[in-house]
This record gives sequence, C-alpha cells and structure tokens, in this order.
Amino acid sequence: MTSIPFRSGPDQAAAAERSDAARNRKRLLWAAKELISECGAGGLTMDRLAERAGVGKGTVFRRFGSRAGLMLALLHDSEVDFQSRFMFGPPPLGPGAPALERLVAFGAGRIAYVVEFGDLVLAAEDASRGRFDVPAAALWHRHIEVLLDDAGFDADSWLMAGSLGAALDPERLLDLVRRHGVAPERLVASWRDLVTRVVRPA
Amino acid sequence: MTSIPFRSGPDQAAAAERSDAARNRKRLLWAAKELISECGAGGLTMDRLAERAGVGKGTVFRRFGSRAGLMLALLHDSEVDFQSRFMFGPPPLGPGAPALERLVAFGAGRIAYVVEFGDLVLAAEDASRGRFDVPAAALWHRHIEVLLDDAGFDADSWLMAGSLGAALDPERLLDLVRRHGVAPERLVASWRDLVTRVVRPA
DNA sequence: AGACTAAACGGACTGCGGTCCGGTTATATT
DNA sequence: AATATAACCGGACCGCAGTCCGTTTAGTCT
Repeated sequence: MTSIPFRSGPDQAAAAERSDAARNRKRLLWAAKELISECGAGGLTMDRLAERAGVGKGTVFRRFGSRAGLMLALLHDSEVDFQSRFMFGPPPLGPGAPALERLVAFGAGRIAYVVEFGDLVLAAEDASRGRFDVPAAALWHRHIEVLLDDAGFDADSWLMAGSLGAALDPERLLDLVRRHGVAPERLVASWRDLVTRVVRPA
Repeated sequence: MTSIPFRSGPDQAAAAERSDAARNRKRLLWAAKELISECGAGGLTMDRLAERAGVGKGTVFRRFGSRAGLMLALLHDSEVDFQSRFMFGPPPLGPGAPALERLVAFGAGRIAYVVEFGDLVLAAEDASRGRFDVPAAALWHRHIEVLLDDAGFDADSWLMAGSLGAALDPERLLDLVRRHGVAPERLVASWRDLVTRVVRPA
C-alpha cells in the first residue's frame, strides 16, 4: 500500500527492526493516544510524549521524523482502511458504480473521515514543506483524476482533480463545521453539486 | 477598506499614534523589506528584524502582533490595489462585464498576484489559527458568491464560493508552479474551465 | 562464551515565535 | 514649567519542534 518510511504493521515488522526499537515504538504510540485522549491533539508535545513514554526525545524523532509524521502514524490504520474501501470495497464508493456516483461517494467519505479525526488530520498536514507530500494525497488526487476521465471529462483532468481535491481540504472543512456550524450533510450536498456540474457534458 | 488593526497609510495615521511609534513602524517596515530582499521571506526572523531595525523585540510584536501580521502589513498596499481593481476598476475584472467573465478575470488576477508575491503570501497565511481570518479572504469569498448569483447560479452559492476559492489556495498554486513547473496560463485555463462548468445552466 | 559492529538511545542544545513586565518618554493639562 | 498619565519601549524569558553526538545495547559472527 502506501509506502511509509517506518514499519507500522503491529505484527509484521519482520526482519529489520531491533526489539528495543519495536518496544519503544509501541510505547510511543500508546502514550500518544493516551495523551491525545487526555489533552487533545494540541496538547501533545514531543517533550511530553517522550517523558510519558519513558524514552529520550531523540528516539521520538528517530521513529517518526516530525510531529506530523507521528500524527500520520496514528492515522495510518484508518487511512489504509479508507483507501481500501474506495479502491476495492463495495460500490458506490468502490468499483462497480458509475464514475459520477463514485466521485460523490468519495467526497462524502472524505468529509466523514475529516470530521471524525479532525485535529489529528490537521496536525498531520503541518509537515513544514507542504501537505502535498502526504503519500495518501497523491492517491486521492489520482483517484479523482481517473474518475473524472471515466466520467467523460474532456479537459485538463489532472489540474481539475487538484481543484476538486482542494474543496475537500481538511482545514476548510473543519472550519466550516466547527466555526460556522455547517452540517456535514450540507457539505456533502455542495460537493455533489460541484462534481455534478463539473462532469456534466456540455 | 479592509479594517486592519494598526494604522498603515504612510501619511494618514493622524491623531492616535505617538511620533516614536510611527518612526519605529517605518524603520521596521523598511528593515523588513531589506531583509526579505537579502535573505528571502524565509530568512526574516523576528529577532533579526528587531536587531536590524534597532528596536526591541517587544516593539515588533506590539506593532504587528505576529509574523503573519507583519507579512500582511507588507502586502497591504498591493492587496488594497488588487481589491480596488476588482471592485471598482475597468472590466472584465471590475464591474461592467458579464459575471462569468468577471469570475474568470478574478481567478486570473489572483493567480498572477500569488505568483508575484509567493513567499510573502504564504507567510501571511500562517496566522496560527487559520487563514480564514485574513480580512481580505472574506472579501474574496463574498465577491465570488455575488458573481455566482449574478451568473444565475441556483444552488448553495456560499459554499460553492468557498470551494472555488479553495482552488485558488496560494499554497496549492505555488506548489503547482514551483514544484511541478505548471505554467500560470495553464492554471488560468483550468480555472476558466472550472467556473464555466460550475456556472453553466443545466 | 566473547568480541565486534551497526543500530538505537537519550538529553543537552539551538533557533524560533511569542509573552511579560519594570522602566522610559511623548503628550496633554494646569 | 511642572506634573500626570497613558502609551511605548526593550530584552529577559518561555515552550516548542527539531538537531547533534557521545554512549549503550541488541544481534551476529567466530
């Protein structure tokens, strides 16, 4: 699936990670979840995490590279789940439904995902240089592009996929939901409207 | 125009700012431009700025509130210029042209603006909690919304305006131009395509 | 078992944005 | 001119993400 720089399957790690490293990774992820459920994602600092997990700060950064990397690791499981649902799961999200319906379902799924994991998603995007490095982002982009093509879109589908993806930007979605009290269903309706118009033949 | 928390007209400041404050603001803005032209926007730190301007660090934050506020102040003139062009200037950007053409022109203008002031715009968006506080953002949003209505858009024009605005997100635009080598004209073409499809009657 | 090595460890350190508060100074008032 | 006061000034200080490097240790080879 998406290639992540560090092992993350809870069991598979196999022949490449020392036992103390594995033990510390577990401790760190556990402590991170604990801290987040206590203080929210914003209350998780790298120092506190290191202390709580009983490891040195250097170890935290060795494992996850950055705060954003840690958040990505915490999201990894649900991320993979969502990915496999829209790539291999049942229609209309997965293959088998008309492209337009899949596009609508994709947006709806993404909106639900962002609403559910709010702060984590936000924190994961910080990765200094760009939220376009998030490996999953390339996948979504490509997915939208392919669906556009399938739906008979006849212009620059690569750029259009990016524009549509921007409408699903987590920061925007969460701002609408949290600060403007917009109901997620209304977001889904607007997304449906958007993609329908974009795909609709001249 | 957009209400900015600190005085910024080079002359008008009038009856509310002590002379030493005015002098220091000038020094700071001057030093900021100097530093940016030497080291780029990324090389401007608040400490360096304070030192270069010969003032204390506290003064910098008193004047501009944050790094993002400083960047906003640096952009203020060109921002106001752009705003008055699309609000009062000649068509197709200003009033007088059909709504769809104005929408296209607005996107083109914004793209050109972002490409020109790249790093500054990026730095101005950092404002910790959200890039939706930037006073100008509300104006663009409203502008797009009104143009959508004028063009006969018959659905949730407020949310649609936000979705379209997201396609003009500076971080995205600059990533496309700088890291993917996309020509600005291609961005404009894609924007035209997007708004045309969105506005096009069923 | 003993020695070797590459990997992992930990915590002091840096540079950053941002805050705080005691001292200073411009301006209005009498 | 003397006084009062509100605004301003400066730089020590804080918490943060991220780096560096000397030390320890797990896994391997003989």
